[in-house]
Amino acid sequence: MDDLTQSQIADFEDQVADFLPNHSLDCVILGYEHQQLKVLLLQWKINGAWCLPGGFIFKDEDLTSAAHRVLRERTGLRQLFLNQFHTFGSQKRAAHPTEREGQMIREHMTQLGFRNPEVLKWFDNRFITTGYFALVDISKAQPQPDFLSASCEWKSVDSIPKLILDHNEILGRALEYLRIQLNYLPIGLSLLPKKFTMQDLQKLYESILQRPLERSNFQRKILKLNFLNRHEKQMTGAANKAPYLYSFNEKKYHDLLENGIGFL
Amino acid sequence: MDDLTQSQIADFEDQVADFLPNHSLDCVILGYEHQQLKVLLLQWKINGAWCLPGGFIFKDEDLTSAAHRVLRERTGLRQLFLNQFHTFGSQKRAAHPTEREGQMIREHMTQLGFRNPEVLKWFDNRFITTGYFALVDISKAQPQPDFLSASCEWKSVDSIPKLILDHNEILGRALEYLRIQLNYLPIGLSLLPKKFTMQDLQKLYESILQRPLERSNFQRKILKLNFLNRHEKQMTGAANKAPYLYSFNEKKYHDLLENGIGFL
DNA sequence: TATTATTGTATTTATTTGACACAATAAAAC
DNA sequence: GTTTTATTGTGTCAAATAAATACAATAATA
Repeated sequence: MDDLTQSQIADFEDQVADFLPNHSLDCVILGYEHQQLKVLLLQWKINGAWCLPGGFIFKDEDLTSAAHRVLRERTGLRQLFLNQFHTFGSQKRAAHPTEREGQMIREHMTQLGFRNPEVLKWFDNRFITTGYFALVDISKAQPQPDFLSASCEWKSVDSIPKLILDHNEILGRALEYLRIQLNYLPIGLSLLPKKFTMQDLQKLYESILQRPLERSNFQRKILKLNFLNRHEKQMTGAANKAPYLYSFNEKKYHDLLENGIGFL
Repeated sequence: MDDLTQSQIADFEDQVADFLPNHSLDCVILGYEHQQLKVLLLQWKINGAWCLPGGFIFKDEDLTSAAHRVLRERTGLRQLFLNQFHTFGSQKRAAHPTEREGQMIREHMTQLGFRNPEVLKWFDNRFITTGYFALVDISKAQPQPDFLSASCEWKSVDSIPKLILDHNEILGRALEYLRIQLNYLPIGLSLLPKKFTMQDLQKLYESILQRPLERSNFQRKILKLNFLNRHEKQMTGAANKAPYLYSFNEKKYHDLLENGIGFL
């Protein structure tokens, strides 16, 4: 296991005193690749447990800024689409001290080199956590694990492992929110590369809605909304007609989203 | 000004030690009366300032339970429709100590009989607050002011006074959420009395959507959804045809809401 | 008994949707 | 070079939905 440097330890020990003691945030960072919706997960060094990327809020920091900071630390990305979706306040979220997960975190931190008892107790606090979700261009993100984690990876939402605490519930809520808010969120613009085919866009909608859409009707509806620019054809190398590439007319797209784009 | 009893003071002073120190909640409690959407507001004893009913969360209490407790304390109502809509985490929410509102609260509490300096400092804390909204049958609610307030009143959402802190923003967000979630919320069942006319239902929708709906088309659409029971006519005493009274078939209504009732 | 305002329902027209047809086409197979 | 293949862009057509309007029914009044 990688030990942390003394300065990493000192940094976190300093920060703990400046964090709000009972509030955290967790980010459901979604991307889209190989026609799959993916979420960024962390895997702990000590026992391989999976969790959502999260963090704490400095006493003099806006909750929103803290969410942007966590997103930046995990992906290197700034100024992205980031939306709060729910705050989880079950008193059972404080179950750490008496249960395996709490003991395990303290062992983990001890092994990493933490010695300050105040800091070792930190994760025993009850945290009310606010869930944020971000939609990012997966090709531009550079996943970075945090100090508790060995890795930071994109996982398909169709095959999510058991996550710590209530993180599976948090992720589930984020996906539900995404579906309900679908018509008001810049899904395509956030998740697809600059240029994409109509099939890319359709598969994205299908993976969010979890149901197939009829190809030619999808194309007709989308084109009628008139927020796409058509570009050159994409020669795919396959033995069939080549599709056009499209990009978003961002102004028209955002104007339409204000009142919701009707799909469902 | 009414002084509080010694036991009321002792109660709150005891409770403060058991509250989470940086989290609060505020309730946007909505009712419907005289064809107007109304919200329950409190008016402080000391200076007549208006605010949303709110409260704090006990260290061993679920956030949701705390919201139900506040709702019950202000309206006497239990087990109602209550939904979280947003958490407000601006660091400026902690501006109390240096600004007029903070000084004013301490003066207020001193005049009410509070002496414990820990308690007088309580409102200087930075609170991240979670907004809940409730939809209630206004005729069944019994508004009760809290210990800081002289009155607890229903105000039309069309004429909201200046509220303390960011409470106008919180209320605005709740109404926006209500509009966007309209098709998924039991608006009619929660806000109307057991029996109502089609006009009552239409006016309710119009006051939420803020736009007129065509009468006969509204009636046709609603009846086609088949979740209303028709009862006897209501003789209004006016020189025209008497409307039928309707009530909800609650099972069918809730089944439809799961997938959203299309209106907008 | 005629008048009035509102209600319940029907009609008419335009628009949207879902299902499917089909020619166009880029590359591979022959 | 011709045929085959899979996919794309567009068209069609019937069914469903929506918006605007018409109109008879009716409870109370004049």
